[in-house]
Amino acid sequence: MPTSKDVAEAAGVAQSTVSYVLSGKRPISEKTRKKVEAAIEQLTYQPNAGARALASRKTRVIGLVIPFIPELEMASIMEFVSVIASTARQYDHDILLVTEDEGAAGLRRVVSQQICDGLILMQVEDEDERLPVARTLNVPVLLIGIPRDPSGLVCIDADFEMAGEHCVRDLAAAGHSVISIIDWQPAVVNRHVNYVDRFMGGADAAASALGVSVQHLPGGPDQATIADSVDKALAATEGVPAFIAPDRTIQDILRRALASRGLTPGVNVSVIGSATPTLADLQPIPLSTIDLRPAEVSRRAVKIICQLLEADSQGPHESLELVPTVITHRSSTLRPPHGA
Amino acid sequence: MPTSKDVAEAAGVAQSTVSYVLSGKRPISEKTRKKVEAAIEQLTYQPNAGARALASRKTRVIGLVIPFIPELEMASIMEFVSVIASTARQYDHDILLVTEDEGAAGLRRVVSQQICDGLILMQVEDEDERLPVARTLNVPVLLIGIPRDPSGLVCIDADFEMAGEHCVRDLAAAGHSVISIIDWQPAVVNRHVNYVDRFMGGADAAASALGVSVQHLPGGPDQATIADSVDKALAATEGVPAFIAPDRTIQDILRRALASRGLTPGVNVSVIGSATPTLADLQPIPLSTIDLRPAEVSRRAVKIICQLLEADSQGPHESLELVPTVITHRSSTLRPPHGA
DNA sequence: CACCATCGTCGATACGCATCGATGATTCGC
DNA sequence: GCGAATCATCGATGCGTATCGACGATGGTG
Repeated sequence: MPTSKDVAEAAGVAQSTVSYVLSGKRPISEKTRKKVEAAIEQLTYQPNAGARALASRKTRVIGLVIPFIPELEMASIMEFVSVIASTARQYDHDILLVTEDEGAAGLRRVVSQQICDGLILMQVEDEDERLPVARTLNVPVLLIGIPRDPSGLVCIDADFEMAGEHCVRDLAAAGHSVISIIDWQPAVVNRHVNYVDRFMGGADAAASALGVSVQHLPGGPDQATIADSVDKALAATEGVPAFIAPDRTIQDILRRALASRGLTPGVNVSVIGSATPTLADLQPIPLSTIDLRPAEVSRRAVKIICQLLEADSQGPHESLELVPTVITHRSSTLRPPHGA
Repeated sequence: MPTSKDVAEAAGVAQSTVSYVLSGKRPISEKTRKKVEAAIEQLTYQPNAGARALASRKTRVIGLVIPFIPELEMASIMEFVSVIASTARQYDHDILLVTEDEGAAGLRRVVSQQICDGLILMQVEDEDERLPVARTLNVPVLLIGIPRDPSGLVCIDADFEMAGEHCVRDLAAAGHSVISIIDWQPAVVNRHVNYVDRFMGGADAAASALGVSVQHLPGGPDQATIADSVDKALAATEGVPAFIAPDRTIQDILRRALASRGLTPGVNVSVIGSATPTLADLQPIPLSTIDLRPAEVSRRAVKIICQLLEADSQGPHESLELVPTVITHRSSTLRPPHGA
């Protein structure tokens, strides 16, 4: 493995000059720069990360704390991970996986050992045990999700309130006066992630503003419960029933429950689910969706933390960013009476 | 951040003594060890990863190269990732994410910069573009999957051949004489991952040994094709039809196709799919499965590469490990005539 | 033409740890 | 009870980079 000293010798300059060529922190003449760059090329020199970290006190690595909860939709988590990793590379950073099973101690470890310059925490709960630790770490921490008390923390999340509002608003516009929301499955609700409340709050607000009624029904834990929820919804509805099912993991079950009752989405029932555009189109009946935009949330998360790293900020920053959600009509919802 | 020098001062010993207490590479008296450990505790000392890497030439980080291919079942990839990360921690290592979009250059980067001591490549294809690079890297590389030419490489994978054999053998034992295998979806087949061939090979071998016939049918790209495959299978079958569907992403579609033709798994049709036990039980009709044991593959993968790292092996190792698959009868297959 | 900025480069040092050789303190054998 | 072997610890050095102060060269000014 060549070192910057080797490069310096090959180019006939001092090691420090090589370093300055690379960092651009001091002016270098065109001639010298060319020589150095040629030597770098020829030796296929790559700076040693350990030495760089030791000298600069920056590792250019971000720790990503991932939840591995069977009930969550792992495919969706994976989308976060994927986009976070690619985006980090665009900012010339790498991603280190920090597993949840190490608990809060894991955060302290990777920071104290200076393996990471900062952290991204996914799937933050209302009273997350990682937060007290996160607040005391002297590195930037970015939360995906919003805890009950976000003071002193930097958070980003999809705008679930907007999502709830839009779902109700659009179903109301399509002529539905009673709208049934199938809750997230109990495993999610019991985790106390407040996006559930935010979504429901938005839906309720929109409902009372528009004079329609919304009922909340349990989303599990089993198929019988969901089937029961559907029956309750139908009993409480006059006219064409409407369902909102923001939890992806139960959409299949809902679909089957409706089918077995003779209900066809887009014909005699409206259904809004949550999915990425690609997945939505793959459904037997293309699903009208509320897109919670995991990719966009991920991109912004990385951007924010990289800015914090850049700024080398000491003071306890605090911010909260909500990513607008997008509602898309496909074939599973009734069309509004007039084209709007 | 305290350093080992701070610890040494607090304990009244030399810095090198602290280092030896930590590594155990030289004998230390009980008394001194106690003092040092107390100082470590009190200062909450954690060794600096950069300095450690620089001095020892070991980062204790393993690069994990993940595919982000929409067609793959991301939930299953996530299971690999999760288990790999946890297992790595058991060996006191961390996992760095290397995204596929950096291509083979990414591998070279993390190794030349000495961010990683070794690599795990997931989802290895027959003629994987990463292999030529992998062979020239002077660090241990572990492949999950088997390329066409595994010479000079260390590979591990589920025993797909055994999986194919077992599926056919068990369906034959249940009395089926014609067995239809729905292929992986074209996106997977076109990637030229040879587990498809290995699975089919095992199935064919078992079929000819047992005197039953096996037909292969396309698994996509769309629902119409799969429905068509089902019809072809039914047309070619006398008696109770039997399906093997190793690709998880198409199982839903298959289930619907069968249902709409009046076929109920376990009653008048047999279906073997691929899923973890938990998921299989969640199906409307608990699915008989072939478990490809991603968790076990992951654990062994980490174990192998950690052993290679330990050994600090220079010579081009080469090995190939197959993890036995497990077939489990639930309710979607007919029972064999006699209780076995 | 002497003087002073500015520019470009160099040498030296620090970062925190692992490791090697050396040294003082013990213990053992005879 | 003296040399040899063993044990526990120390001091010094190197790992490869970033960065600071210094210094020679260059160019502009009066």
